[in-house]
Parts: sequence; C-alpha cells; structure tokens
Amino acid sequence: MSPRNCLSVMEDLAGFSDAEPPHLVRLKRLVPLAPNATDALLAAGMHATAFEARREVIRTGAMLCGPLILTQGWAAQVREFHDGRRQILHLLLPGDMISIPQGPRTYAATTTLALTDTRVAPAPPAENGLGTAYALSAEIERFCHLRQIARIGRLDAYERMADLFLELFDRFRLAGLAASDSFALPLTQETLADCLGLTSVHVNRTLRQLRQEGMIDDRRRAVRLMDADRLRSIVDYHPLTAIWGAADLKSDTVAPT
Amino acid sequence: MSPRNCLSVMEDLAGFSDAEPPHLVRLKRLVPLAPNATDALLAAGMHATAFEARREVIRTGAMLCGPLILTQGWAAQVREFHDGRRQILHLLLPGDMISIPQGPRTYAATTTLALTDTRVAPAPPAENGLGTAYALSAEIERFCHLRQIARIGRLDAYERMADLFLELFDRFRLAGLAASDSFALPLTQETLADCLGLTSVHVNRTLRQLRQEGMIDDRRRAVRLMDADRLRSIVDYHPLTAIWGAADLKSDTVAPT
DNA sequence: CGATCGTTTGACAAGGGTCAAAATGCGTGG
DNA sequence: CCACGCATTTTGACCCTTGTCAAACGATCG
Repeated sequence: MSPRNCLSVMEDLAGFSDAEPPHLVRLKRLVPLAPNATDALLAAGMHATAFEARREVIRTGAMLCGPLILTQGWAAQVREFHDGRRQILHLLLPGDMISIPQGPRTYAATTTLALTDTRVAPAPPAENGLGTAYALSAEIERFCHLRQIARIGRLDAYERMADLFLELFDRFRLAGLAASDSFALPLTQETLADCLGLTSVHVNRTLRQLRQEGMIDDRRRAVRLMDADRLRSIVDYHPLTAIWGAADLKSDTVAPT
Repeated sequence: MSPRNCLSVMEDLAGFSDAEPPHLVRLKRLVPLAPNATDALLAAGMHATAFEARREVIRTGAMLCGPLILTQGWAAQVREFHDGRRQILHLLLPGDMISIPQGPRTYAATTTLALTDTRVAPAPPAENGLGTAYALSAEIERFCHLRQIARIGRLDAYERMADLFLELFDRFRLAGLAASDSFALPLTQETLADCLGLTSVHVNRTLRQLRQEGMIDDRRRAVRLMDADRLRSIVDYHPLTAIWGAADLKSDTVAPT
C-alpha cells in the first residue's frame, strides 16, 4: 500500500475534494437519477449542519420534519437503558439517510447519535425519482436491522465481528467510499461493543484473534479484509443486494488502493 | 378465574364466533376506518388460505404480490443459517400483517414461517384509509424489530423473556385478543429460544425462575403476567404506543377475565 | 400401547463478563 | 520539543451466565 493509504483517500472524499459526495454516489447507484435530481442532492449537501461527536441528532419521540442525509461522519440509531446499558441498533455511514418517513408516522422511533463529528443535510423533496431512491434506502436500512437481529442472536463474538465488517464493507462500496479491500473505521472498541452486544474487553480480544488469524488488518483507524470470501462463508453472509436484485458492488470503486 | 379461562375465550375469538376478527380490531384501533373499509377487511377474511405449522408462507427472495393478513395462528419472520442455527426476527400474531410493500421493493427480505396452523388472507387494496392503516402497521413492525435488537443485544435471559412477554401482551391487546392480564402462547420452548437468542434448555430454566418468583403463570399454553408493572420497570420497557402517540391499550378488552 | 414430541433436570464445559492495572496514543499547553 | 492529562487499547486473573450433553419424565396420538 502506498503512503497515501485508504484512509487518506477516504478523507479526501469526505471533503468533496474532487469526487461526488457519498450520498449522491449511493442514491445514484440505487436508482438512475435525472440531472435535476442529482443537482438537488448536490445543492442539499451545501446546506449541511455540523454535529459534534456524542451529540444527539434526533431524540426518540421527537417530531420528524422530513428525511435527512448524513453527508459526513458516522452516526447511530441507539437505544439507551436507564441503568447505562446501551445498544446500537444500526450504524449510519456517510451517505446514509436518516429517518425517512414511511407513511403517516411523525415521531422518531429511535435516538440518532453522532458517533464522530458529522454533517447532516436536509434531503431534497421526493421528486424526479428521488422518492424511489429514498424508499430503497429505507428498505436497505430495514434489511440491516434484520441482519443485526440474526447477528446478535445467533452468531458468536468472532462471527459477529466478521459479519459486521462485511456489511460495512458492502455499504461503503455502495457509497463509493471503500478501497478494493478496506474501509475507514473511526469507532472505538467500546462503540463496536455496543453495536455487537458485547463488552469492549471482549471486542478487543476478538479483534486480536481476527488479526492473528490473518483475517483482518485494522491499523490506522481502518480495516482491511484480508480474506473476505472466507469470512463470508464462515458467517453465512447474506449480501445486501439480495433485496433489490442486481446492483453490482464489485465493479467499484474510487481508490486504486 | 372461571372454568372458562382466558385461553378458551381466545379460541372463540380465533374462530370469529361472535366478535370481530383480530385484524379488523387491530386496524380499526390504529386508524378510524370507514364502513366500506371494514367491510373489505371482513370480506378478505373469508378468502384466507390455510397453512399448516412449519410451512413456509413466503420464502426469502420470493416475488411479493401485495400485503397479506394473518387472520389466525402464529407465524414468524426467520433467518436460517446453513449449519442449522435459526433466529426468529419477529413473531407474527393473529391480526398482524405480512410483508407490507413499502416503496418499489418486490422481493421478500425474510422467510415467513407458520409456527402453528394458520390462515392467511390477501389484504384488500389500500383504499379508504386502509393505506394509512397498513403504513402504521408496518411502522409497528419496524419498532418491534428495533426492540428485538435491544432485547437480544443488552438484556439477560430473564429480562429478555419478560420483555418479550410484555410486548406480546401489548400486541395482543391491540388486536383485542388478550384478557386483562394474560394471553395465549402456543409456542414450544425451542421456538421461544430461537426468538430470544437462547437455547431451549435455558428458556426452560428462565421460565421456571419467572414462575418461582411469582412473575408469571404459564400453564395451559397461556401466560398470565402477575405483576406486569414490576416487569416493565425491571426491563425498562418502552411501550408500543411510543411511536404513534396515544392509542389507549388500557381501555381494552374482550374478556371479563 | 409404543412412538413421538416437548418439557424438565443434572452435571459439566465454555464463551463471554468483570475487575484491575499497565501500556499506548494523542491533543494541549508550557 | 517536552510534559502532562486524558481517552483508548491491551492484558491477566477470575467468575458467572449460558451452552452442551444426556437422561428421565410427561403428554398426545394413532
């Protein structure tokens, strides 16, 4: 790997240096978009609000006023218990959408929390094919929720970690943010633990095992999957594409690695 | 309790003896429905197909042709792993809806399995306010998925069981199928285990504990919650109603108990 | 009445949690 | 540039919840 590693590549992207912003790449890959739709998305990206890490973007029960787009940084849907326990229901990556209203609901079902410093933009109105893209985006989120249930319910720590990494890898590729075999992961082990239903100590032990077995390389706040196919077969991985047919994630990507 | 116990009351209901069918009660409670909408729902109930226990109602990846209504019996959204492990993603109760299409999706994201002998009817077209009811129904399902993640991820066996029972109780009340403090539960401990991410042996131990502590009475394929409020505080229970504001589950119900 | 399925129980093993401390990294200010 | 403080990572020792294996028990049904 060149000194310009995958992380720095992705930081460039996050800054919109020269490539398209992740939410545009992502939605375009879900649905072919007309020029006025892509223009609207680009324009929306300019009106993003910044949230510092640990800030709440939306609180459970809050009134919703239209869908949002996470243009930079990581966020999460979380459920907090009064004794301090916390479960991350779903990780939100740059380019993901937040709280797409489906039907007449007006209240947020979960709290959305910024995990890193983030930027959040209001999504443009659902015109010119964007409605379809938003719906598909919501469908993917639903699929991830289901996978999260199966992951936590029936996989052991090693498998959970691998399965999560595979999902993140797929989702990053969808947004054009993954190198050929790696992606940025700016989360603490504590946060990973809250996502996987484990403790941070055990996350640490599990990462060490994955590392020692040569399955991953997780230096510099990024993860490289050394043998994604083997991991996929270990955890019986169900790809994201199962739900909408065909979109080809292989033919990616932004970085020469 | 009279010799006519809560279970027999519910069996009557399931047979549509004299009361309204559960799906009608449920949808009416979500959204006030015009007479032609309720007529359509009643008529749909007449065209139900029977599925034996263990039969697949919909298989992952199958083409969807409109929403369905589970008019009798229990079903579940499941994820099966190739090594035999199985995770129930969501339990479907009489009156629940199956695979409400949201947006352009055409393929089922999960397998739906009949857990008992069931009857499944095609839902009438989304006219006359039914569209709103279907959307709210989907919203509830989404909320249950999220709760399932938190339940499995951060609660121990005892809490998981209690939390699940509280959810089932709420959902049964919504469909008018719960007595004042109990509901039918025709599932095996093995099935409960697949739902809670445990083994059947441990489910058995946990039920015994709940029983010995006087929290539940689970004879005759039904569960009576002896101290629902205490259970709610133990598991920091988030009620179903959180997402649509107000519908009053307290002022239920069909049975004098 | 055997056969089958589900429940119950016990003994034991193991995965993961808890507690505590050391090591590492990193931003800040001097 | 160094020193400090703080957050995070790493490791070890120990314990507890839950899984595994096996057998007995009970119910239901042809």
